[in-house]
Amino acid sequence: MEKSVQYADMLKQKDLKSTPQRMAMLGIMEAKGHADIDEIYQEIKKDFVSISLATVYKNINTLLDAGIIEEIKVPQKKSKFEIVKHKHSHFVCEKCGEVYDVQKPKKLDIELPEGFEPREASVMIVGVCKKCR
Amino acid sequence: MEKSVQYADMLKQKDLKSTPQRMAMLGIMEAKGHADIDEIYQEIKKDFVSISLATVYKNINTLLDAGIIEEIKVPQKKSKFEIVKHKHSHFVCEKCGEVYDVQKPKKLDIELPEGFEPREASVMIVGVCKKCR
DNA sequence: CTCTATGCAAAAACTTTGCAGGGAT
DNA sequence: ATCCCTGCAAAGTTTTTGCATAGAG
Repeated sequence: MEKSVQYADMLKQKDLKSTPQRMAMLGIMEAKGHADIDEIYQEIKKDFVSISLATVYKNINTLLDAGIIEEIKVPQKKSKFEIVKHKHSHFVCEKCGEVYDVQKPKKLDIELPEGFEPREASVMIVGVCKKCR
Repeated sequence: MEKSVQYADMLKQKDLKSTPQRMAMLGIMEAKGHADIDEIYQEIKKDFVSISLATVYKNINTLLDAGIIEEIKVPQKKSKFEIVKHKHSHFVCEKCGEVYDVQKPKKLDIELPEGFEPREASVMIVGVCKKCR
């Protein structure tokens, strides 16, 4: 199935309209893997010259609420957004700030005090990426 | 050794002055474990009525640069700051936003593509804390 | 005494909101 | 045709900066 059809379906499931701007934003996140607000805005302006930054913000929030994308908060850096996919971990390059997907650990052995209910865990590895070495 | 002496030493090592405001900020982070900017500001105002929010920001950045404190970016919530201590993981309550320290995993088996140099890993567990159940 | 840190005010950066018109279903 | 979405402008929020003075070493 084509990506654009998938996106349209995901949006429809949440009663959201498949506007060209939304499709473009999803396409950019798909292509880049991880993008911050400004990257999305700069990129989408190439096709939608008069798009408003406010629209980008509104759609990011709408897509977050719908669970179609998620925010990755990176220490000392701007947040990146990505399309929700099967669970994985993130590698953040401390030099260039790029985020990479890496496999998630098979098993996490952390003992929690009683009374604490884990729902999910995320692992972030900080280091230097191949390009920056 | 007393905490305040420890703080003074850490500051001196980085050629930073031990001002009452800095000592108070470190004391607040020590006491709370994890505090966000506003919590620190509200708390410190009790003792330093005329302290400026700008001073809090400046000191947070100074302490971050010195490696004395670190920032914990929490999904959907404001960043929290804590005094750097031995490595551990974080549990974030998705209801109240509170951050708790938990033991870190003994071993993290993630295979990175070659060329990627990990420096450190952080684990964040999201769930519901004891109080909020 | 020297030079950094503070407090204040202003500016910059970032994000949200209200509203009128346009476009997707 | 309806109602959501967009673009614009303005407002709100958060963070940084410049400068004069205070105060730590």
